[in-house]
Amino acid sequence: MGEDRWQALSEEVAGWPRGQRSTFVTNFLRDLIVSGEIPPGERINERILTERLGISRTPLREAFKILEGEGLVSIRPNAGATVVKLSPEDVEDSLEILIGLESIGAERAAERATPEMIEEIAELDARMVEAFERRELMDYFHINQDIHQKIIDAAQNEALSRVYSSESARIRRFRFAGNRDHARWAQAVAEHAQILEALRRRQGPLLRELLRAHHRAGWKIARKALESPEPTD
Amino acid sequence: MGEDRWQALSEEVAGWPRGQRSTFVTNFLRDLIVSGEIPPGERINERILTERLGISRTPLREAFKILEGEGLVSIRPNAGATVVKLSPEDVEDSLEILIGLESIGAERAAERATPEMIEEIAELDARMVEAFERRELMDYFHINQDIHQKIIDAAQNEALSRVYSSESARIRRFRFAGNRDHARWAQAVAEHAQILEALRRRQGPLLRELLRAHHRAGWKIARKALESPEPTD
DNA sequence: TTTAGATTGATTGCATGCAATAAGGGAGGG
DNA sequence: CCCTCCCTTATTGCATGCAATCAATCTAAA
Repeated sequence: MGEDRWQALSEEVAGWPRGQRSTFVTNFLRDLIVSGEIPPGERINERILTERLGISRTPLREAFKILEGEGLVSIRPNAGATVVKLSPEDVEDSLEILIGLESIGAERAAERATPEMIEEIAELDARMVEAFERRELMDYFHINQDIHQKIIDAAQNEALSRVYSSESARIRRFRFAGNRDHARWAQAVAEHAQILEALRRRQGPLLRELLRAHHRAGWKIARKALESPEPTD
Repeated sequence: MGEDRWQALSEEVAGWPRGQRSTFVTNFLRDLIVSGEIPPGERINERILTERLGISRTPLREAFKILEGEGLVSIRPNAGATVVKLSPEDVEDSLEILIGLESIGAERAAERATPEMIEEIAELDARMVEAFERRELMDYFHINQDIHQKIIDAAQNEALSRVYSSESARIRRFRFAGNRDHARWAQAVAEHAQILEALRRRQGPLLRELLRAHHRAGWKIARKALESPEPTD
């Protein structure tokens, strides 16, 4: 279960500054969960993790509470923290929320985005196209996430950014499957070009609809991929 | 700062079962914050609270982390937890999200709500009308919150219920001001009758628009009330 | 053989102690 | 008189210890 990765980071964590240990552990654990390295349903043992990370149980338990709030783990009294299992229906539920949030964000972003913000997104888009051409799926995926978050951020609604980021992380790993299909991947890149164009022209309603269609199409493929047996990580 | 209330609850908390202390403290603190009993910007002293509540600092600090995730407090390293200050713009931002979430919820609720759920909401509505006729603003307000949450719950989207509940709590106390205006209060009751009717007839789009208008009108009054000096609590 | 009960080991929940840090106040210099 | 620096004290961040609880294994009886 990726114990190597835990080991690799122990010294780094040990030197982490006072006052941010729980924050760091939270980010670290979130990565392990959303990447699937700790599989859904698995119980997270406090002692093992604290030994691996070289910290005490206190900040780790604080991290559990934060992740519980994000819907990533579930804590049962006296039975510890387990990684939440999400069914395709759960993912679809979250996706429905994400689409709704992006609809709000799209219209506001079209109104409020500064030229600098749009330029930043354009640069990300260019880098994403490069990643696509090099067939670097992982790079592509991360830049893609970044673009969507940046569009939301451009709406300049702090609460929206916070909620979107949290819900997005929750189902991140499930949406990854959406790009395994090469035809869909190419299509997604093309859609992103349209999305950028709509943002540049500040066409809010168009942007909203493009994003909505983009997500629905991606999920349609991802869902199919998830329902057929998954290749092991 | 409502220290009486803290004192009043200390024995209750002390007897709280193992495994739920941090949960209870979280709910307790959230109430104090959303009700405004701990004013925005105020630093929350760990020692004082633990003494009042008869618990140790560990579960209290876990509660801080949870509330930070909900956007209710802000934790700065070595400087403790302070209640987040929200400007009218912040509230409006959150309200925009809430309206978006309710729009999603409304359409789904119209499709998926069971007759029992609708009946439950109808009963709440009846109780709310009673509270209105008795001019019991606090009762009214709580039942009102309950109705909106139950409509969301009727959409049977767990993630939606979670996010909505959290965002709703964040700005609860600001929306309270919306009902100080008596004409608006009466209007709100009438709107709720329409909302219930639309749900009963499962008219999703209508329900969505009614809710949207309902919130916007309420906020318009609340905002005006908040911008004029507030009577002290 | 199966199952109920007891017992032991592991694990969690919480309280507490210690070190690090920040806030506040006083002394000294400008 | 004000500003700056240092020192004291309060407070936080984290590690650790203890008690409660759970889980797994073993025993014994049906």
